[in-house]
Amino acid sequence: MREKADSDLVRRQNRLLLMEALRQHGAMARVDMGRYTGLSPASITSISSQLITDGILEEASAQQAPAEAPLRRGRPTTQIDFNPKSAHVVAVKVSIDGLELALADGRGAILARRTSRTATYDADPAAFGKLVADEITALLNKVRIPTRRVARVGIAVQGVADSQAGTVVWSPAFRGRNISVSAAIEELLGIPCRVANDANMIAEGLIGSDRARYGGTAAVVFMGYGVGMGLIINGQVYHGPTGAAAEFGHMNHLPDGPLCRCGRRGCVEAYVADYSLLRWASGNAATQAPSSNAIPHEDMLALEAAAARGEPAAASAYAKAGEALGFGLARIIAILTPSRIVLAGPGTRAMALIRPHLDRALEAGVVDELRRNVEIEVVPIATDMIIKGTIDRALRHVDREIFAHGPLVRRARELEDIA
Amino acid sequence: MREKADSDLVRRQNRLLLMEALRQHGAMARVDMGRYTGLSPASITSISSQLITDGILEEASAQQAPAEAPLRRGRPTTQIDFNPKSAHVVAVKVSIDGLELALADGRGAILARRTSRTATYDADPAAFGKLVADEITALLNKVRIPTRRVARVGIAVQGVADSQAGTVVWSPAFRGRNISVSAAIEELLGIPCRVANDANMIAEGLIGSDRARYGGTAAVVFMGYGVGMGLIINGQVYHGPTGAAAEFGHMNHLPDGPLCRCGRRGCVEAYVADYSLLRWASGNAATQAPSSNAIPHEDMLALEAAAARGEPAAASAYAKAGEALGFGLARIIAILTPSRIVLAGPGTRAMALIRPHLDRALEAGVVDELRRNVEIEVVPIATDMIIKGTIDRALRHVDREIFAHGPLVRRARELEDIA
DNA sequence: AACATTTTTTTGGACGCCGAAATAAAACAA
DNA sequence: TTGTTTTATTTCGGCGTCCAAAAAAATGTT
Repeated sequence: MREKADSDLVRRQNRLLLMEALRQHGAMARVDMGRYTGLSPASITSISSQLITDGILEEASAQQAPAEAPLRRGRPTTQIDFNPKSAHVVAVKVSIDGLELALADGRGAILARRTSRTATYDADPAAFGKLVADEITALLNKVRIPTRRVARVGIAVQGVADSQAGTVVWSPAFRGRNISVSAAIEELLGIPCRVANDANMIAEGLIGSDRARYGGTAAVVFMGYGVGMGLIINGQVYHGPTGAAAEFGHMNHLPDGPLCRCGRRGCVEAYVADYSLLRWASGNAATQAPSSNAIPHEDMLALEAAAARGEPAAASAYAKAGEALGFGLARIIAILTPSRIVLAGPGTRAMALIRPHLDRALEAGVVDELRRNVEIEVVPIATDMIIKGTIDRALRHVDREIFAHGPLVRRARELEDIA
Repeated sequence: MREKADSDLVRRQNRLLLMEALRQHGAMARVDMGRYTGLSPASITSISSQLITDGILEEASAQQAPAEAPLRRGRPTTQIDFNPKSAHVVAVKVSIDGLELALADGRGAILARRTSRTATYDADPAAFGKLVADEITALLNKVRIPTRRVARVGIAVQGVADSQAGTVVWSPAFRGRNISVSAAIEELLGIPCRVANDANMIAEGLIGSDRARYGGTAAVVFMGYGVGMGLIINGQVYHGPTGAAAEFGHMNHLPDGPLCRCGRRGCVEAYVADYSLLRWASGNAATQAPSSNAIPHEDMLALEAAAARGEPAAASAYAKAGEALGFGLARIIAILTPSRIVLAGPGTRAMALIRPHLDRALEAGVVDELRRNVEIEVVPIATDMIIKGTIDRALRHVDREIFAHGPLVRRARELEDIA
């Protein structure tokens, strides 16, 4: 309860309410909006017609809901949806071996993609921002969308992001630290830009795909080349004071455990990530330093096969991983009592091997009362979830920060009054 | 953004805004309220005069601000504050060896106290609610306040509370589980009642005492007969989906560690709580079951003295505690990156013995970048902080749920309209 | 063609905020 | 003492947004 309430707030809040309804349900008739938001028909008419004048929404042309409508009596509804041209957003995913970009329209539909293979690890920290900006320009040229039509850029990286400073504080994808990204994009392209953690973006994507399921309090674990976590608290992805995500991968499991990429010992990642599993299986986990290279997909498949076959070294690697994961989650449960834990990412392919050890550790690690209220689910992750989440987040931000305020005309008038 | 906005919301929000300003600053003049809330003088007049009519606020009589006012020019201000009679609240703190009660007026000033020694541990679970209700009645009789003048009861317990169900799910203070408390008080006395975790109430009290300092994201650790944690996230005390607190004390530190009162092994509490320290010092931690009795104050003082003297067994107990606490906090930092960690409670008396080991563990347990942004502070806890926090929380709840809505007259009119 | 039904728009009234002007209550100055 | 200045508070008229009720629109049914 910080903000003063006046008619301005009322307008913003209700515009946003209506836009959120549309984001979740897709196109709707005015009557449905009323039912959904609790606003009266009169208000819905007023608000929606303003949003249409502003170019944010549009009435659907006559080719919608063909067999769906059972030829009801009365005046037929007119569906309303976002105007695809209302705003565009760009999502960028940064990995060790390259960039992945996508351009989406105002409805979240992807218009164009672009992938570029660049060894980011040794990239010049000073030049990285420009590199991303150039890639965005190339993406836009593909479909001839002018830069000014893009309202926002979202960038997802592994590791610790500082979204306020717009930098990558530390990431396994880079050798350097505190790499500035947002600044270059805002200066070169003039588009507001936000850096975020990739696991947080998966969480964002899940909320967007099923709010009823993921809208409460949940922990989303990403397992693969690294281990990340997105925390959903009261329906919102948690970004700490600095904007960093939950660094579950670098939460300590055992003091003096195996070496992790972050330089500490015994992190969860040092048991669960791809490189850690290989290291355990090769038998020299205690001494071997983690590799900073991308790990070939085939190596992991081979390891899984070996463990499934019952080879002791491979099986024991997954046992260690399950135990570390289980105790790690037990600690999360003790602190936050989420009602749901989602395990996602390529690492979940081996879940059958991991699960028994995970369950045993959970049982040993947390009071029954707390454990019973948690539902653990494994999501066969769409690889695109990070991109989808980044787009969702960018669009919601545009809704809140730009569209909710009302047309420029009205805001301009306020400014004139001051002069 | 869930709630529809209309003039009703505007009124509630701004009434609340003004009340929150008063709760933080104490009595204020109308001008100051305007500055503080951002509302115009006209609105302040309107809102405050309604709150005064409602009996919630009152103008100060003429004996305020004696030497403080430097005899300024112009019309003098009239201070406004809560009407002490606007509502009363009762706070109850449950310990192993008894109950502690306090009655506060609408300004949060304590009018009466009462302590009763009851061995709660073996109390009849079915009768416990009635016992508390009787104690509350006795407290009210002391100052002849009728029951109906009490707007709310808050109950603080160690362990896991389910504030929605109004029960104590599990607590070291009770042998039984799922002990119902709220129901009896609401039925016998007719007062809304809320059960909460004691560490959460300390956090609540800290926020009330210095919002600038504790209003962001912080973890408050209570060390003593047990180990608890209150989590402040974005200025609000975090209550999980079920209303339980952060059970830091029962977060696992080491698999297969010493036995804890919760029945698991290796919990942080099994290293840090009073009984754990004694157990380590006596040398048989691995086998000895935790005691369920209250531990005499003198025993702890003796142990601290022995450790300070350098006796190896005692010193090593504090070393183990420091390490467990350090790794536990490192895990919290990795997940939530709080900007502040507060160590509080009687256990902090021995901080000089604990601190070096705590710091070493922190260094080993979390990436430098994250650790550097955390400020760790030790608060010589006012023993009353739990009571204060419980009162604060109850009053804020009354502000939000009752006072913000407006006078009964107005609400009654709405109801009539329906009929 | 008249009626029924459902959706959407229009109209008029209420509420709460705000700016500007008026009023109140003091200190200061002559 | 009386007027002037200063600061705090209240009053008044206007504005924006919501809502309920009535009207209009657009279609099916008889």
